[in-house]
Amino acid sequence: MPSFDLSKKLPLNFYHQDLLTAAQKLLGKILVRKIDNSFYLYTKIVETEAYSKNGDEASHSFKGKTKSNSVMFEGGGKLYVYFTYGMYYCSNIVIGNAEQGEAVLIRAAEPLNGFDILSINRFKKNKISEKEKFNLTSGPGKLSIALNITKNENGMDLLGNEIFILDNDDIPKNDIVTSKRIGITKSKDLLWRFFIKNNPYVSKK
DNA sequence: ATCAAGATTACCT
DNA sequence: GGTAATCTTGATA
Repeated sequence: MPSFDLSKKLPLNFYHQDLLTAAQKLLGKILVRKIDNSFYLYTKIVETEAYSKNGDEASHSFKGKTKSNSVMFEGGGKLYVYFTYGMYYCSNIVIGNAEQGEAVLIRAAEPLNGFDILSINRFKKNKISEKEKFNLTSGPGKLSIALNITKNENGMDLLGNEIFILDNDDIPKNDIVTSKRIGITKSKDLLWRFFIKNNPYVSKK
């Protein structure tokens, strides 16, 4: 596993750039989750989707601020976690100014260490098959289970020390695939999904 | 008070 | 390909 420099944490201004630019620049960045007050889980973001209050009916923020989506209106640099389908949590990075109601859903990431921990969180066992390995974090609900992100983490400051993102080289444009977003019924033709070409941890082919 | 929808996943044929 | 599981929330009455 490569070594990581915790001082390369993305600064606040990263979270205050254009939404679709941020969704693409988040690809390849290192999502870090601190567990047991000491161990750092590292995953590389490989798939994202953008959501906005502006012109995007699929976004939780489209109809304005409510109790459940309020973190989307707290401004860039926060973690927005929502509960869906009665079973799953999904993790988002809030982008832009508070009134913009914008966020990037982290749909999938590539595990870089701590496979035993991820495996126990996901499958309740630490010995997993090759197939299960690629099923650890290859979807927004799965990723949140593996990283133990729940409603308790909603609203967390990404400039803090529990959950944060480290800078890493941008993915070359030719290696970023753009597509329609998954699992929505409104504004479904927007090409606001981005993923790293040929990465085996992307949620769908 | 009631109800349908939902930024998903696992399992089935 | 299809669908059940599972429950919170916002909308409507």
